[in-house]
Amino acid sequence: MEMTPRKEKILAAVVESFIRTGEPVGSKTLMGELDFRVSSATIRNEMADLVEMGYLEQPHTSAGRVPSTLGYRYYIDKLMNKLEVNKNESESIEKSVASGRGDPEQLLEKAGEVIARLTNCAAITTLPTGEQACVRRAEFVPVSNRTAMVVLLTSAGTLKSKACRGDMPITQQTVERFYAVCAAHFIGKPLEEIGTVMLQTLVASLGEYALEMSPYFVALADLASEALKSDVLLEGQSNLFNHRELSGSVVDIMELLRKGEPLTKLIASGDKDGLNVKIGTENEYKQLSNSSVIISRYDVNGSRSGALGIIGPTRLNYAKLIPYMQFISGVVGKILSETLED
Amino acid sequence: MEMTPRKEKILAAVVESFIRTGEPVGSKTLMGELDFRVSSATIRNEMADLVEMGYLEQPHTSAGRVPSTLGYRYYIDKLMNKLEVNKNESESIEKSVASGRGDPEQLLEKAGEVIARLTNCAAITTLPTGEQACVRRAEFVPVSNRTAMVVLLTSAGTLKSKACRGDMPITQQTVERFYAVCAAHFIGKPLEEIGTVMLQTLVASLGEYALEMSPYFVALADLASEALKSDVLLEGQSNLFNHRELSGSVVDIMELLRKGEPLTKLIASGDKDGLNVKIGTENEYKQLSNSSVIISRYDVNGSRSGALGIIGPTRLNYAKLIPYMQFISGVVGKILSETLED
DNA sequence: GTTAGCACTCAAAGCTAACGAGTGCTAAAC
DNA sequence: GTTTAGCACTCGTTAGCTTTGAGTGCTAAC
Repeated sequence: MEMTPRKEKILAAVVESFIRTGEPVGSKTLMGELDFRVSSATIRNEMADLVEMGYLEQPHTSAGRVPSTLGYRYYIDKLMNKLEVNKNESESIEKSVASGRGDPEQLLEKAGEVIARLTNCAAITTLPTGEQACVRRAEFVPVSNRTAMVVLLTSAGTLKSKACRGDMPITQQTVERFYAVCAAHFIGKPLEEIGTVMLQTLVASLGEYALEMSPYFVALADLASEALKSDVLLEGQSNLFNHRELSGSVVDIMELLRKGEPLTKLIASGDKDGLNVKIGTENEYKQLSNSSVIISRYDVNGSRSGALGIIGPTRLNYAKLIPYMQFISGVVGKILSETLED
Repeated sequence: MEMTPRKEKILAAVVESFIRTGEPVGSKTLMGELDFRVSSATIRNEMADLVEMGYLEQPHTSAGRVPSTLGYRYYIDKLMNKLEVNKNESESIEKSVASGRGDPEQLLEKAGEVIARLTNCAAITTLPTGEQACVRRAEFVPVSNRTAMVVLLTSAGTLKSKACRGDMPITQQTVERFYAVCAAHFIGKPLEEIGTVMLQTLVASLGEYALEMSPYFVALADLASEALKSDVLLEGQSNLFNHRELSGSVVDIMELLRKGEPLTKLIASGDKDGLNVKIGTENEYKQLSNSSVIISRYDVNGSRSGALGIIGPTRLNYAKLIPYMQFISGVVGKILSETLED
């Protein structure tokens, strides 16, 4: 069976009606929503075909139709008319987001808040990562006799620190040795190259100072690998409770989001033209099989980038939210470009 | 009507049975749980008295009794036998917590995890704060032509940083002026003294460099006030969903916990001997009127301290959990003392 | 190919009856 | 005076039943 223009119109109407109301859509309801006049019986025939083709589903025999994952996919890829963000909204969004200008973390937190409020979904955002960030600076700050803060600053502007307790008292020499080794082995080095292998050769080369110094360099390497991971922020988690269709899975979703790793994976997932929409079972994680994820990348002067995303029910207003997300990621990219480069 | 030993025994039995089962406790059930033999009718009479005295409540006429806030309070203060933490548990707890040794944040995250798992509640923990922390070090790291990372390290070992965009290009002079002003006005100064007043006089004294330099000092002052707030960590929020009696209020509680301020307030609430238990309506926040909060302070060499807490239903196993919390805060205090002082 | 008509399906809502855990009260026993 | 057995009563819970109505698939006529 092949797709016809009329079937497309009916499919689009079902999707849009279901997105609006959340109720399965019946043939009579649909009559009033189509721009051509046919009887409900005709619509029923067409809908039966669409079910057979896999675009619609029936919760039970005597209920209306609901879009399947495939149906949503077809709608988004071929049928949907994107709603442009109107002037008023775009200005107010831009103003809200811009209030976080200055500090990237604050900016993305703000952006997350705006997205969460606007979409009534959970928002995930990543801080910008530089592709080939390297170590810019390392600091060693004793805080007690045996404990020091080790601080790492990358060329991408990421700062990480950690308290670290050594096995021997810290002396002036400890500090000097730290900076000397850093200058030789860490400063200017790409973060990717700082791994266990590099660390082992380094420790070996420390000779008699290995015992004294190695804890700090281990910590430094930890910081480097932390800095490589793009930090992910989460906002508006509790919005998920507002969607009845998620009621069973909210806890599972939250549990999934709590762990950093899946989040990172989610938001990094391959995208074309900076946009990525995953519907229901298209998602890698089964906890999200009733959810949709919209991810939009932002670019900072071409060199660095991150992403903004939302997680919500499959019944998202894609036509409205996709342009929103693209607009907001544009704003974030623009502001970050201003902040970070000159 | 006054309390009698028999009434106390009955009250304790009701509380314990209710904590165990979550079901209202009837007179017949209670017969089997008392260490003396009386008929159910007698127990009914006593329970009626306890209701009148405000220690018990009746969900409805034909249901058993449930402890009131007052009942729990009486039980905890006068009747409860604390269960000591047994050797096996204490060792395994200590081992788990100690795995976060080294970095305070990591330690308290770990402690929070352990608590959450052990108690099936949400765990809140604060990082240790020094009473009179002062500025130990400030750093200025340009990341682009007009943006710099401003970094603040306190004597308590807290490190805060922020990207900050100035109005003029950053030059070598900018950096030198920054460090000069810091040395004169920030280093060694108690965090409390860095407020808007101090900032205004400082900016005024900058003269012709005010425009160029002030953004960075504003950022530095921001960092100082951030460093003053004790950081609060939250673990195991989703455990709250495991308690049926909280079902209605979990979202409200989570919304409350999301904001930092209430958390800080909660965990800072006045305590005697380091322990603080708030039952149901004793809590300041109405979102917690069905919940209990147990807070236990930890001390680090007397000089700094923080707290560990749990939030759960009022039906907590106080006799077990209070000693747990005290034990864990002891462990945390000990480990932190080792890490931070010498 | 389209439509009116009709019998059929099935979840949801409402209704009633039975159940049973638990109570308060009374009067007798201790 | 306290304790207890006995009993009528309360009330939330559960199960089973019917009703309702939105929606369907099929058929036969247009």
